[in-house]
Amino acid sequence: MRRPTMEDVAARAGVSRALVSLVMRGSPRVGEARRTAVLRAATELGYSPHAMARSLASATSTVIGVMVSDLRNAFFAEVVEGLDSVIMTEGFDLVINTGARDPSREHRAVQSLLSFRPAGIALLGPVVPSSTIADAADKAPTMLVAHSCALPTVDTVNDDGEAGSELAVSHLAEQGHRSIAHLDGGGGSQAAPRRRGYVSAMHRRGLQPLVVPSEYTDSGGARAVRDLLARGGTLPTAIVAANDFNAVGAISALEEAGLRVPQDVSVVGYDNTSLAALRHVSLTTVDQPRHEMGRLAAEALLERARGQRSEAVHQMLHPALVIRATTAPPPPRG
Amino acid sequence: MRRPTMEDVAARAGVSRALVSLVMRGSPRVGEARRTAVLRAATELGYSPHAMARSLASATSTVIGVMVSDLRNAFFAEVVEGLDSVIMTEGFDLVINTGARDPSREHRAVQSLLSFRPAGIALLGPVVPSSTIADAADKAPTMLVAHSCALPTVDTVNDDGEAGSELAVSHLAEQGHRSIAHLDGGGGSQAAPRRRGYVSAMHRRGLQPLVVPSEYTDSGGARAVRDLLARGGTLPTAIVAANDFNAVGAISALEEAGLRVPQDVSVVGYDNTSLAALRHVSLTTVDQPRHEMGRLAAEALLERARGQRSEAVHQMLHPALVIRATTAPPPPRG
DNA sequence: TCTACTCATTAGAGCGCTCCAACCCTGTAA
DNA sequence: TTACAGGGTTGGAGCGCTCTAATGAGTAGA
Repeated sequence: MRRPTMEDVAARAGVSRALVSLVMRGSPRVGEARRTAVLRAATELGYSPHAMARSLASATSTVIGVMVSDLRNAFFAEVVEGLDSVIMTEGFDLVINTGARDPSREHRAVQSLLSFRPAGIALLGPVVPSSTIADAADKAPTMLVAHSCALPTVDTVNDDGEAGSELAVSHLAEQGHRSIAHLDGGGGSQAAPRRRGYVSAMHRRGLQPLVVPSEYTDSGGARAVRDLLARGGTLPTAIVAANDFNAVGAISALEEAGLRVPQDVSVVGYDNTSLAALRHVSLTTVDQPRHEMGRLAAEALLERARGQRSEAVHQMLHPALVIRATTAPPPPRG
Repeated sequence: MRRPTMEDVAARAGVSRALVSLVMRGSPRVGEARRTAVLRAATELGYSPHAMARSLASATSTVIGVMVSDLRNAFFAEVVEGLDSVIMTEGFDLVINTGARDPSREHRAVQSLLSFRPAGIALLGPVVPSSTIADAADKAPTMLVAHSCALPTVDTVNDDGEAGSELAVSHLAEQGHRSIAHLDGGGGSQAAPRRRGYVSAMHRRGLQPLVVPSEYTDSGGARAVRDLLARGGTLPTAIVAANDFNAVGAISALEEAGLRVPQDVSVVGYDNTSLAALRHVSLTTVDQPRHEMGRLAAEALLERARGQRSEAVHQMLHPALVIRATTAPPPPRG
């Protein structure tokens, strides 16, 4: 399984190693005859350049390292696709890693990425301490996605969670809802801005905010609704859930309690996961431009890697509301 | 941003480069005094070994390349987690790549992985032509997950799709169902064995199989059920869907037609995705040991990489049925 | 005291590639 | 004819590391 080297190709084509190098890199100043001879020799031998040797010799890297905190989360998967689309066309290679939402494993994952001396790294929703981020940032251009950070050297790309909540509340208010509750995402990433956005959107309309502690899960959403029902009093006519999973859990708890969605209670999710699009669910939700986030992150990273920019840039993307079947005007007062 | 090299550490610690190398690799035959001196110098300089230079010099690689055909698919994400758990503890590095289910992009992705001269590569649900696989296999130990292949040099790990269908049919038959339809996954990966398993399970029980063309999507499942309804005649009392998405689509179409699940029709999914576990869905489904598949794939790959085995090994894992709320005995004949 | 042997340490070659400076052409101008 | 371009081509150094063989310092045995 010993693979051929440039030397082998050079020998077979009857040229020097340096010429093979030029051909492999597509240099324009190589005669046509030699070029084809080299190319033929290369395919005959099944040769392809050794990425590591190349990177070592040129002291440049085509590797962009990506640490994904949670691979199972479709949100990150789509951000990665966005990254990938840019990275690939620019001739870089993605090296993805995961830390499974565990700080020490994430730390190791980041170290492992850095050991490749990458052109840059992107951390998607990291849960590592900021010291790890700071450390990474002075070893390679560093980009944070779905995680804000005030370090002067790291770039960030985030969804504007406050604006997303504003969209949800605005939609519900237009439908005539005045009693709108928010199921809070707790310590989850982006939960804080979503909550802030909800509260200020309510205040702006002179409405009374109601934040119910919950979490980013199906069962968390169900539990929050049961808590709400147990309180007695009049139930809100609409709910702005922490995310889609949370919304789906809330819906099942509402239905179990004999309430219909959206006739009795409207529900808005957040994230527009594929779950929300299922006809069985058909959830009105806030869509984050995930692919776009990936693209922007990749572009910012490449700018840095090419030394075209040195100050940090913080991008905030605007979410959009996707209206489906879980929102409607509130029931007539009875 | 120039990072320190072994030379720098050696100079600072007052020893030779070779000694630093030994320390970094944890060699036992280094005196205690020098070892600590080297380690201190390394941390002071923020040194960490250059993975590529190391790999080049040692002609060995710690990279295990993984090409994931579809990152958004939670199935693969969990297989990757299984791989990762083994790979990491064995001191290897995962390099993940994606081809977005596009043959030519997957081909490029595989080439890119090979350019790192990895210790081995794993292709998860690849859609590349088998020539690409054959080519990869003679450049690095190659493992196929969720894709079978008769090449004498490649290992495979698969879920036993036939056994999964058998489990589903068996469960339904025990409940008393005799008219059980299968929504077929079409050209999707693993659709063929699932269909075969269904057909033979039906025959084994003297039941008449009914295969309805469909696909691995929500809308495909809904369409197949509408086709079924449009045929007239008696509807099957149970459905073995192609996968979970397909099952959920089927359920919504059934409900739209005024049929209740499971009172009128039982539905079994396949994959046990997180979707199936949602209380709102609560789908009876076939669970594949995804994490286990990843673990086994990693172990087999490392065996090969270490030269402990040279013949191909094909592993077939047994699925399990997860019974939830979408299956029940058929309605009494009326 | 000298040889034998062990063990920590080191110099130097080399992994596969890129880069630079030098080189060799052939063609054109003087 | 000689000089001079200027593009195609090449040897050699070097990227950061590992590995082998050799070095030197002890330590024990004769």
